[in-house]
Amino acid sequence: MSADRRPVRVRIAPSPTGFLHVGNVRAALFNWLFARRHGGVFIIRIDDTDLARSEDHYIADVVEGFRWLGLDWDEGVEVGGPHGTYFQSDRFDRYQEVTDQLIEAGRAYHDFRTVEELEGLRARARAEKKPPGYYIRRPADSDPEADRLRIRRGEKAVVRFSGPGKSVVFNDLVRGKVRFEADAIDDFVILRSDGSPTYHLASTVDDIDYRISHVARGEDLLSSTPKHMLITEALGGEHPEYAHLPLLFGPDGRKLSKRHGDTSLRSYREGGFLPEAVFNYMSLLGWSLDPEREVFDRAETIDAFDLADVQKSPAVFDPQKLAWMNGVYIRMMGTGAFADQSVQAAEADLDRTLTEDEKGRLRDIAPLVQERTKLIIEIGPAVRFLFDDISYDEKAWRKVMKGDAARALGAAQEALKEVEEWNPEPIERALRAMLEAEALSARKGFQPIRVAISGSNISPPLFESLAALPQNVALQRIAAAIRLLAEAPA
RNA sequence: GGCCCCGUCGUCCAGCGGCCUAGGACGCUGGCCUUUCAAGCCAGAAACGCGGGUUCGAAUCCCGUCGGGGCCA
Repeated sequence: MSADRRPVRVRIAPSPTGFLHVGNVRAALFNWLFARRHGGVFIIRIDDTDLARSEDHYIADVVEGFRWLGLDWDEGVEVGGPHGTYFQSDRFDRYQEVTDQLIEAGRAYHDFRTVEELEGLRARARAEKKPPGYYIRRPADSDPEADRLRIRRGEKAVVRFSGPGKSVVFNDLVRGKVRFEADAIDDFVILRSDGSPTYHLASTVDDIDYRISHVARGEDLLSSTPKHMLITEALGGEHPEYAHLPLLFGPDGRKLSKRHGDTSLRSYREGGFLPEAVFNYMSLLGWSLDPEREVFDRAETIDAFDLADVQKSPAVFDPQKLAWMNGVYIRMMGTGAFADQSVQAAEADLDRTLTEDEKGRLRDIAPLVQERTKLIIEIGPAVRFLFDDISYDEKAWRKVMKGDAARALGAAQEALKEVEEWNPEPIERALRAMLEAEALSARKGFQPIRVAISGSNISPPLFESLAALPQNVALQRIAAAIRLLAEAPA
C-alpha cells in the first residue's frame, strides 16, 4: 500500500556479457516509459557480477544502444548518482556484509554439502514427486560457529538463504495475484563458494539500497520473485511493486535468443533502422496505444503508457513488421534529412566522398529514392549506379535485352543526344517522341534503357535517373549496351 | 518431474457480459495506378484451443481439459 506513495524509481540492469539484447531493450523501454509517465527516475545499473564473462566493450554497447534509442537515464553508468558506481562488481563487500548479516540473523547458512549429496537429495524429491529443492534445507547439524571456523580453515561452502516456511503472495501489476507455496521455494544459494553473489542476492540488495519502487522485468523472473521478497523482508526492506512483462519470442515460439539471428539492438542499429521506428515498434510488443493506430510518437506513448495495460501473453518479435514501420518513418522524414542520409549512405557505400556536383545530383533524385526505401542501408546500393561503373544484373539483362531492345536503345541514343537541357522534362519529351516514332510500348521501349544505365530492371523512375547521370555517361552506357547486345544477342 | 504463467486471424494488438455478422496493423492473395520497383488506393482469405457450467445473453465470468512457455535441476 505504502509502496504506491513512494517516488517512482525504476531500473534496468543489463549484463555486459553480450551485446544489448532486444528483450532487455523492450524491458528498458517499458521501465523508461513508466518512469517518464510518472515523473520518476530511470536507472541503469550494470549487472557485472559474472566477472569472467563481463567485458568493457559490451558496457559501451549498452550505453550506446540506449542513447541511440533515446532512453535517457537519470542515474547510473556514466551519469552517476547518489548510489555509488552502479556497477555490481564494485559492491561485492556490500553483498558479503549482507550475507553475514543474514547468517547472523539465522536467515542464511553455510552449506558444505557436495554436488553428489545435493543431487541425491534432488533425486529423492523427484522420486517422491516433490519440488526439486524439497530436501535441500538447513542440515540438522548446521552450526554457525562451527561453520565459520571451517570457512576460516579454508573449506569451501555456498551460502543458502533459509526459507521461513511460509507461502508468498503478491500482486503483480500485469498479472494480478500470484501465489507460491512454501514448499516450492527452495533454500536458494545467495553466495557462491568463491564469494560471488548470485543474481537473487545482488539484484535484491541493490533494489533495496537504491530505493527501487517498481521492478518491471521479464516473466522469466516471475518464479524468482518470492525469493527476492523473502530477502527483502529478512533485511527489513520495503518491497517494490512487481510487474512481470511478457517475454519476447522468436518465430519458433521460444524465448528470443541468439539462435534467432538478429537479437542484438546493435544489428538493427547497423542494419539501417531508425531509432524512432524501433521505439514505436517495440512499444507495440505487449502493449498498444489505440486499436486503430500503430504509428505514434514518443510523447504520445509516454502520455498513454500504463503497466496495467500490458499484455500477459508472450509476443513474437517480427522483423518484417519492424521493417515496414521503418519504411513508414523513412517516408515521414523531411526530404532534406533524407537527402543528408543519402549522401552519407552513398559515401559509405562507395568508400569515398562525393563531389559537390554528385551531391547535387543525388539530392535531386533523393525524394524518389525515399519512397522506395525501407532501410537506410538500402540507399547505397540503390544509387550506386549514379557514381560508379555498373555491372549488369544477369537476370534483368536476359529478361529485357531481347526483341525490340536493340532498336529501342538505338533510337533512344539518337533522341537523347539531341536533348539540350539535361533535365527530366526534356528527357521525357524526347523519349516519348522516340516511343511514338518507333511504335513501341513504354515497357518495351523504356526497360532496356533502364537496364543499360543502371544495370538493373529495378531503379528510380527512368527520366529522373537519366537526369541524375551526366548526359555523356548516360549516352556511353547506352552505347555500351548496344555494343554488347550486338556481340552477344540474348 | 515440481512450481508458476499464458491461450482472439500465420504474427502484433483491440475486445474487459449485450454495440461482435469478432475490429485494426504486418504479412499473404487479387485488382487499380504505372516506364521498372516501391509507395498509394480498393477488395479478399484468415482467429475467440476444447468441454462443461453461470446468465435472458459469454471471446469476455467460473471449473475442467488440452496445448504452449518460464523457472528450478
